[in-house]
Amino acid sequence: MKLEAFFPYRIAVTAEAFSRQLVAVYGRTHGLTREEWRLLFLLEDAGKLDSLQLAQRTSLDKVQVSRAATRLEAKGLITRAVLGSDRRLRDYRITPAGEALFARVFAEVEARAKEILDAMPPHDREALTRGIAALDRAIAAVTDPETGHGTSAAD
Amino acid sequence: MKLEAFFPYRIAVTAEAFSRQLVAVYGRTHGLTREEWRLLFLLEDAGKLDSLQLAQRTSLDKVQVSRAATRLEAKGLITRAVLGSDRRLRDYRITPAGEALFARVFAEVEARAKEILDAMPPHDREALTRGIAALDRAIAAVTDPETGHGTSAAD
DNA sequence: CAGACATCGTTGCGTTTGAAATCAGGCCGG
DNA sequence: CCGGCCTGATTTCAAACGCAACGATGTCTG
Repeated sequence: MKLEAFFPYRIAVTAEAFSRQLVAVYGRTHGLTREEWRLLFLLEDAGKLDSLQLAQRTSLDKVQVSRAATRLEAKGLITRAVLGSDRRLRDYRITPAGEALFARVFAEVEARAKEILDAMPPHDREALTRGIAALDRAIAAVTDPETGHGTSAAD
Repeated sequence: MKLEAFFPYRIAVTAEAFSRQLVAVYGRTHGLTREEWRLLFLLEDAGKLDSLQLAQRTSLDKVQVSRAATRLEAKGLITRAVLGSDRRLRDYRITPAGEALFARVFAEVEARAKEILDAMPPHDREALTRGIAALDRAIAAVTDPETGHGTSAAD
């Protein structure tokens, strides 16, 4: 069998290539790692989050969150404080500087993504959306016949 | 914007989850890294390859190939020799042991992939195949309006 | 109320990774 | 044939990671 024809290979390679295009924007150009980018993204949307909410909404594990948060805090993009109600948890907030950076980077990332997706025939684009959603469901169904959560984390 | 709704995030997460299912087979169960798996895959198909051919057929960079090959050689799964005609290049060959291992692992990986893909409605599966192919073309078109190669590397 | 047990976040440590430097071989103009 | 210059493979170095251990906190049960 040819490697190039093996479907799992194809999807992995293509997804990686797509991801790389966006990493080039937020990473190379703005110095954010993928985890930092995702964390900022979540916080921009929510304003503030405690670690439980955060864990539910990312596929990042505790160590990744901890380290990414340390770096973001050092850069002044987020704030981290112990949560009063349960001192094991943390209360994450995005700072104005973080919001400003995110706004800029997001615009660029979205533009890049749109540029690529717009190069696809509309029908194919719909097919991709549909196919990805179905694959996500299939993985969830096969790995865990009840919980229903797909694994999760991305760009 | 919600991170979970951002399409680039969705595709990256889903592709990663799918890949993880297969890595669990060849990696956790058989001790191969992704690069080693891909190299073996290529060599199983081709029997032998020199580094130029290999470079054309993978998205692995030189460093990854070099390291994966070192490990595979140490395990006795492939052979590596300087190529007589151009001593900068290497001549990679799969050993009988490598073929035997690959045959076993491939069967398992394929079965796992099939299990997941079979959990998708046929129409969605076609949509996914079509969408991925189109995305690959779009990336190639946008990043490099002529060469035509998508970036590449996968499971 | 005390101790066992569970949950989080962080830290240490060995490994992996990626980018740049280095090494080795080949090519070409003089 | 000799020196630059190119290409390919490997090594090096620092950053990032994964996993297991740890410390701190909460909870539950007797």
